[in-house]
Amino acid sequence: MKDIESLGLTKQRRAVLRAVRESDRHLNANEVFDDARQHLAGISFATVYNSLNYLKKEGLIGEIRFGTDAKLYDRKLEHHDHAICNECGKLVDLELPMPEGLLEAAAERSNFKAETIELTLRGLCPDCS
Amino acid sequence: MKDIESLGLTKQRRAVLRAVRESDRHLNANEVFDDARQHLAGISFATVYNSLNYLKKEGLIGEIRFGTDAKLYDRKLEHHDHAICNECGKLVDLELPMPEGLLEAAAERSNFKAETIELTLRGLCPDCS
DNA sequence: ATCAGAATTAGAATGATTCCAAATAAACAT
DNA sequence: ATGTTTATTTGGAATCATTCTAATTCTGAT
Repeated sequence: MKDIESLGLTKQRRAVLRAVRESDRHLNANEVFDDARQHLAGISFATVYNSLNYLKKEGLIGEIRFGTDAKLYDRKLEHHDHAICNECGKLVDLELPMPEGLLEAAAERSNFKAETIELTLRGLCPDCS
Repeated sequence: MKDIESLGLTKQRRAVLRAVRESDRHLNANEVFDDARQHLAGISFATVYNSLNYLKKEGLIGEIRFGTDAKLYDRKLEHHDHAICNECGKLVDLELPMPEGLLEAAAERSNFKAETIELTLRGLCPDCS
């Protein structure tokens, strides 16, 4: 991940980054587009996608993909887990302590070189239960 | 989940179920279609999708969705976890002991009514590392 | 046989995302 | 400053997975 200053972000990319950063929810590409448009009227859909991919590559935003068909973008970069509602599809962030030895156990059984382990709780959100 | 016998599966649905059951990999809808065609020449794409959704609803097959854009279907129904390769996208099943109290901790922090918790290891598969 | 409801079919439609080729803008050397 | 390369943006077309639709076929009960 590079220093944000050194990237010399274009105004389009700044508008996209701002949209993701200023939301406390997870946004999909369409929502990012709508928000970015309010600050930069002419920005195109293709550029929003390009920018999201670019910002993800540079480590400035996070990308999540489950539960729904569309990818969601997240201002949070640190490791965190998620809970998904089986009824309405709502996705919320979750801070969980990583159980001791879990990463190692998973790596060993899969023969994968582990990078991260994610936990996803599936159930019913407060509204749906 | 109903008794499989009592469902009176149509030959199309049996062909789809067979395709999923006889593979030791996770198949996407396209692969299921190809396989089902070999046993039931005229089956249509729409029916494969309908059948996959039906079989999933009845609890005869499992559905997973991450890492790639397409859903994957799985003969395994019992709870299990996954490992995904960050390089090539390969997805493998993983049996992990569920750490004591994790489900409860996650439910408590999210205020969700917990049903299941899934663990996903991300890293490099043996071929890519 | 007849009717109703369920399942299947082919193809059109949708939605998310990527690709493409042309237009702009920025960066860089002369 | 001027021309040249390089990166970025743009709009629209293309793609891919999936769902919808409307017509047809099958099944099973009367």
